Amino acid sequence: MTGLRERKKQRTRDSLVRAAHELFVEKGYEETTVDEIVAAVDVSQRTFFRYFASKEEVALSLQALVSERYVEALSRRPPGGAPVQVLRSTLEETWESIGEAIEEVVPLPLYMRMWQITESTPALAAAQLRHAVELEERLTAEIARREGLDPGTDSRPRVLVAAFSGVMRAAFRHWSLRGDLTVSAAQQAVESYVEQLGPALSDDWGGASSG
Amino acid sequence: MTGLRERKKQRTRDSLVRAAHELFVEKGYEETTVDEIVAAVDVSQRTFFRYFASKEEVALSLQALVSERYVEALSRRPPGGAPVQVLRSTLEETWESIGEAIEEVVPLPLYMRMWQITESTPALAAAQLRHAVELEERLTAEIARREGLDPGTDSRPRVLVAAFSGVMRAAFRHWSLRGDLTVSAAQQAVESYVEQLGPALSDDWGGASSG
DNA sequence: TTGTCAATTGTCAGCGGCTGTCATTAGTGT
DNA sequence: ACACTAATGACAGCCGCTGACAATTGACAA
Repeated sequence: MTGLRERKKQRTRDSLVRAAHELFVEKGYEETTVDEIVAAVDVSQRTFFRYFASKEEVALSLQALVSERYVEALSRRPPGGAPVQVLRSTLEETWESIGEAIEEVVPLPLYMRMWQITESTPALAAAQLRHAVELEERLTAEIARREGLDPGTDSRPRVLVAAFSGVMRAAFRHWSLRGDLTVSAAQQAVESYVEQLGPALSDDWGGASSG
Repeated sequence: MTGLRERKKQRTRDSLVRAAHELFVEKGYEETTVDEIVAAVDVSQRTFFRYFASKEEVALSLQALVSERYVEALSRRPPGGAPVQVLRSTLEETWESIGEAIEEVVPLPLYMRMWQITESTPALAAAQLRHAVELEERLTAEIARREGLDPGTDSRPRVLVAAFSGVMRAAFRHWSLRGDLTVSAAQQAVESYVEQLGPALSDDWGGASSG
């Protein structure tokens, strides 16, 4: 296993993430000072900025973990199947393991209340979106690889991922701001949105609701 | 017409936007300080922050103008037509008038080089994305209104706009980072991406390229 | 024209995020 | 036990941004 030094670093990092999340949820992101976070963990401010490039980065560190897991799961999937469906089923597959990974750092309910704060804090929402774009790049590359396409000449992977991600973000946003904060509610929101991707793009919206 | 006071304010604001754009393009966004911008226009730093809530806001002030025009154009469009097509044709319709509006503040080539900087500067890219989300909200509301739907119960407008916006952003990004910086090249990039929205979501990608 | 009022601007002080630098502390391998 | 290196702390300082108050400047009526 790893040495004491490494373990200690991991513990410090996790403590910072946890303390930050607790403070953010308790008193809001902007109202929380880096000094307060480091006071809670009893390290210097300088140490904080050695672990995280910015205050935003702590707030989004768990989202980064989630993205990481999703990309890994996608790249491990066997070839075959329509690209849209692969994106969908990879998602269905990973909910649980991702939840477990998060709980190793902070309790799941805390993470979910943090989602709300992220969505409603402009600076955080912006940073999150930027990360989402980086994620899109990786997903695009992965889809292209699976289909044996060159993303430079064939833009279908990029377009698909852009559309899919856009819809996913809308679903998460809807969930975090108006749904109940459970995993299954999030799952449901995402699924119902993705299912409407096709109908929404069709030329005939008819009269019937699809909400 | 308006009084001298108002005209003076407008001039100050435009000068700040223009000086900022020139400096950003010349030496980069992060490398430019607000003090340098205000020095170029000869106003106090405090005045700058009375016109713009943040340094980011000057950098994105022209994008805000563009969004404004697009929403207006959309809301002025007569009813009828498939929602996707309405979004597309509104775009085609507005290229020119938007270009003219921009040129009243800064030369078009300067604006376009600024696009590049925006895309390649993380902080700006993030802020731009946040504005894009706000724009999506307005477009969603507008589409729902046109179709006589309640966005609370029918999520098709939201899903459509999310997908459309995602693809548009991907197109602009592609253009600004790899295309030539002309209006027509931007138009072309957007059109070719949007055209592939349908095919990209289809279950059969076949073998033929569509790039 | 002059005087009054309100809007705009400048000055100054100060907070909070973030970084460079250098001394200090604390694991690691011999 | 001893050197070596990685991690931390302490300190100074830049920059974005804000509140408060005084000074300036356009608007409008007497």
